[in-house]
Amino acid sequence: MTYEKESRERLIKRAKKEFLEKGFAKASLRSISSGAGLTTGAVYFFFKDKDGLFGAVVGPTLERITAIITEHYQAENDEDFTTYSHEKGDHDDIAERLIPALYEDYDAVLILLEKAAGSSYDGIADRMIALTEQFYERIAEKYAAVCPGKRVNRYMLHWFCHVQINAFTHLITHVSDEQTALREIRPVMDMLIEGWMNYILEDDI
Amino acid sequence: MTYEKESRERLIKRAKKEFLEKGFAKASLRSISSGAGLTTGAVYFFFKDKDGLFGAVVGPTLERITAIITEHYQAENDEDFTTYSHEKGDHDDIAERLIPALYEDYDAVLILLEKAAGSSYDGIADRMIALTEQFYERIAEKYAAVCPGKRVNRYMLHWFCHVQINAFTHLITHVSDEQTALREIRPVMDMLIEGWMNYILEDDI
Amino acid sequence: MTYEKESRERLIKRAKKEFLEKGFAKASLRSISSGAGLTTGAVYFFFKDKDGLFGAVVGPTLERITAIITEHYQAENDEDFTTYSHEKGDHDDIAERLIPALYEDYDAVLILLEKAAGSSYDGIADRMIALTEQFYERIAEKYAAVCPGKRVNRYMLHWFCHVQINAFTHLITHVSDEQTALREIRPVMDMLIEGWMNYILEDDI
Amino acid sequence: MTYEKESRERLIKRAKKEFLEKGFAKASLRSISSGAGLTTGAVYFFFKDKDGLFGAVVGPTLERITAIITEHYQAENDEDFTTYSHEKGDHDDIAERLIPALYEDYDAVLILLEKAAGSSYDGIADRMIALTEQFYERIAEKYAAVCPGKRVNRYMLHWFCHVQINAFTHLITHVSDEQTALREIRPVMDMLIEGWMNYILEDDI
DNA sequence: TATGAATGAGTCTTCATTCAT
DNA sequence: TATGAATGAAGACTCATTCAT
Repeated sequence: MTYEKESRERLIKRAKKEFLEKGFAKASLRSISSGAGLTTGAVYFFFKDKDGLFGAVVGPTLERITAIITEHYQAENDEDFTTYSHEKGDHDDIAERLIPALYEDYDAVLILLEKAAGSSYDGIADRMIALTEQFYERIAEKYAAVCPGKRVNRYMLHWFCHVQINAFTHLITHVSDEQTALREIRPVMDMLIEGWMNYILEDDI
Repeated sequence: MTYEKESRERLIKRAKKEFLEKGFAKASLRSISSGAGLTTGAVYFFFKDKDGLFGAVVGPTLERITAIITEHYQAENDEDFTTYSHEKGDHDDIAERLIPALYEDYDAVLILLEKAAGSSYDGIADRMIALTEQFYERIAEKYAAVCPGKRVNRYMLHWFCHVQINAFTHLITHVSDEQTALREIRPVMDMLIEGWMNYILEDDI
Repeated sequence: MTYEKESRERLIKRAKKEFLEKGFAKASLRSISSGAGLTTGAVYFFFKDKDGLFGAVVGPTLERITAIITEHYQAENDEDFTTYSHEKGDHDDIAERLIPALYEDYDAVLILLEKAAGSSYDGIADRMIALTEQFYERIAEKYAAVCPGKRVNRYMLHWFCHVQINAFTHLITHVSDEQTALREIRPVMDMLIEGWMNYILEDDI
Repeated sequence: MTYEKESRERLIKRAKKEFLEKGFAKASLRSISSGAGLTTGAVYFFFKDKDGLFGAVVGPTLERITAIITEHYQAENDEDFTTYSHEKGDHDDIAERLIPALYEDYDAVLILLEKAAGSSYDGIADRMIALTEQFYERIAEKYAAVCPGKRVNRYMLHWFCHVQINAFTHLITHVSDEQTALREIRPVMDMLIEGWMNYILEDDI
């Protein structure tokens, strides 16, 4: 009876499918549980509630990704800015670490990014952006400090963070193959870095 | 007889408020109609259904914007590419035409971009992107034709369209004042044009 | 079609029956509405929610009763204590005003007193008692002031209020006929007044 | 093997807590059993069902109390009425026997009196009253027999039983300390006895 | 030109209970 | 001596939609 005890797993699997198709809000527990050969009540045996089930689908993936990003910016923050490089290809590492993580559970990431409305994971991309912005702010200020007559353009800074995160959500939304993704992201990153160097500061009148 | 129109208008006004606050899916017709001093039935007198009401809120604005974009790219497409310029500031015209259109009915645009989930207008940004992409494809091909050893990077092309549209949705989401918007968009456009010139083509191996 | 439009009334009637039989918490909206020849949704057309329906059953009656009691104690409070009498029969007025009010909607009172658990009307008897206590406190203090060597026994005071209110709930619970009620309550009131005069104060050691 | 009993005991302990807080109907077996470090199934191993568990919490206490009351009234009934005294203080014995019994398992009594709704122990106070009434009836008849021109006022008789039982439930509900309870009950009993002597009979027209 | 009434299918959630192991 | 899994029926509530008037 290998089939036994997998109920929880079957529930998560079905939920993933349903969330992907309909999004959190429109997904039906009835449909999920019956799809898993169980009743609604079973969901509440294994999970706290609908949101808890969503968390089971999406939580581990989110943790993995958050860890990578936090760690990355943490490291970048500790670095000495004078030795900080903004040449093309220098920042492939983050992409090369992030992309495998994103593609490890492709569907979960997609759900997290586009189907979480109504759940407690809603607006996760915005939270990512906010996280990114925190770190970039400090770096930008350091940069401005060594560029006389320049100051940080706050709007550009925020937009940059936005575009950067979006670059990844766009990638995962449009490229389902990890290898292709790793190749396609390169020019994107290059362009973003070049743009960052040239447009994050504005003239200090 | 002006009274006739008034109810319809009041309904639209209230609906706009409700859609903005709760999004299409979570908006309640009961709440909308009672907010307009009418009953649910009234909605079905004036509009086909919930989606029809949404269309009334958002449709005219969408048409105006679509027209501007279509027209703009149409013109660009007719242009002789050899005389086509990609210097900074050259493309301020589109921003300068689009932004007033976007800010003319600020709320409607916001709803269209972020609150349409569940309605037939869902994913409008993606449709805008698709529209944009059609035109950019031809231009990019012309560009490639005059650059020996180069070919169009399809992924970058698509991403560009994405970022370009997003630049506007980001703007409207974060800047509520039109004048500020006109100022903030400039470096964004500059950076995008520069990026376009340098990253839309890749080496043709 | 006299039958039309009575739906609301039918709903209230059925609800009254159901609340009486099962109490608020165990009453089922399904059962109530289907008993009225309607669907659950109909309940939500006419009332805010289950508690709202309960309020429709019980609210008017409660207001009537509260008004009588408040008014009575208000009057008693304004009276000069020296002329305040505690002879048997002197306080028949309150009973004679309250009992008709209680028997006007017998079932509603019963529900209010014994079947409100879980609703917002829960513990109404206790609230009545608290109300009563407020007024009695002042009177008892005045009484103590003119009785040297005596002080108010707080516990007895509270218990008295309790018994007094209970006298009425007991009455309505056990006597369904108003005329009988008016007769039976008399010795009860007499005994309570006599008790009040002799037991509300204790020796001030 | 002490371990065996322990689980059962833990279950009862937790159940007592839960019933006290939420009442029988709203108490959750899941919550009780998990609070006892066990699962729902365990409840059904030790007890027949939810009501059985309730009985285990409350039954022994109820039996103890019922025994005391029955015994007391039995004795009173056997007594010769002519020697039966109704002086103040004469009936302190029942209070002095009952109160310790009530306070021996304070929580259980509280649950029995106020949290049994929905269980088979619902309305236990009324059953107590009925029990009391049986005994009082006979005594009252004997009393009437020696008072020419008088007859038993049935309503007053019933009400008296009610008030008498309520005196104890009120006590336990408002006074958590046994010593205080023993003191506070005295004037209450005194008043009840005096009332009994004067109001239980009415003129026999 | 609307309303008021009502439906019906659906939502998530809770719970006592069962039973194989 | 329990557990863990699961059921099934019920709970309150929401809502877009319909339609006679």
